[in-house]
Amino acid sequence: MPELPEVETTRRGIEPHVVGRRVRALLVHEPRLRWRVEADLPARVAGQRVQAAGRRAKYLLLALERGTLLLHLGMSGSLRVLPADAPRDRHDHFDLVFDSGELLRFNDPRRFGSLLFTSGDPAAHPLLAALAPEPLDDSFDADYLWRVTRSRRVAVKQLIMNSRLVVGVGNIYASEALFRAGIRPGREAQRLSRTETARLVRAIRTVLANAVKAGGTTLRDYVGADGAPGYFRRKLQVYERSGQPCRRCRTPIRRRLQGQRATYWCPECQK
DNA sequence: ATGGGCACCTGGCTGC
DNA sequence: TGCAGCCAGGTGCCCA
Repeated sequence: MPELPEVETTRRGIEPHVVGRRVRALLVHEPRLRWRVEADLPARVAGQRVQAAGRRAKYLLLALERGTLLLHLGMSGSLRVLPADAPRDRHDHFDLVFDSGELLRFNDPRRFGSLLFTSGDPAAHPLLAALAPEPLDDSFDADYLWRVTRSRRVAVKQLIMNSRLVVGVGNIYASEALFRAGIRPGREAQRLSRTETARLVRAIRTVLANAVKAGGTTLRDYVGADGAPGYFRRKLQVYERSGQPCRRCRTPIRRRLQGQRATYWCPECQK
């Protein structure tokens, strides 16, 4: 589900409720997530104060006094801040209970999400070490995208969804960014011109930033930390709009599968 | 090195 | 109404 804007929206939503709070308990109701939650994790984090709520790509990083919790929302996960006595329902898999009387609750029907812990530098964690630069940082620029697209024959849509090359862009925003850049999703990455890579970088940054401003995109189950949906859905230009008229030129939006994922584009606006 | 396909899991919707 | 089949905001891993 969640791509960078949804994870960032979640981060901003939880930050004021968790930073400075002490972990009273970690209650694991269902350890069978993407990776099994380690049995000794509750004992390791109990009593520690949260020092920061960060994000790297689609991972949330809760910095504790001794170590960092790495959370991933997978396809269907969400985190909410709730009163400590809020009743649990199906697919609520763990609670991080704070001394404030609130808790951070993870719900994830498909259980593709994860809860991991590292005592060292989180950036050196195997899952984070090889990630590409943050798309909203200055290091993600036209030069960078130009360089990594050379000698790559994959379709550009698949390339921008590869987290070793570009981070934070998932299935929705890949189609949206390519629409904004005027580039067809099936184009071979290495055949993009210099101008096109520059346009694509700008499009990715703009789409992600605008989606963050709107609180992300809610298609099905995504909610922010306060339970509110994201409002970027109404700004979607192509995603899940196949057959509907392009908002720019009225040509029907097309859909096809690319690497087993649905791709949407306007055959007129994108070349 | 690169890229393709599969796996992990549940639930909602479609069509017979 | 029931059920099979398909689809869904991700991504690590195995193989060619």
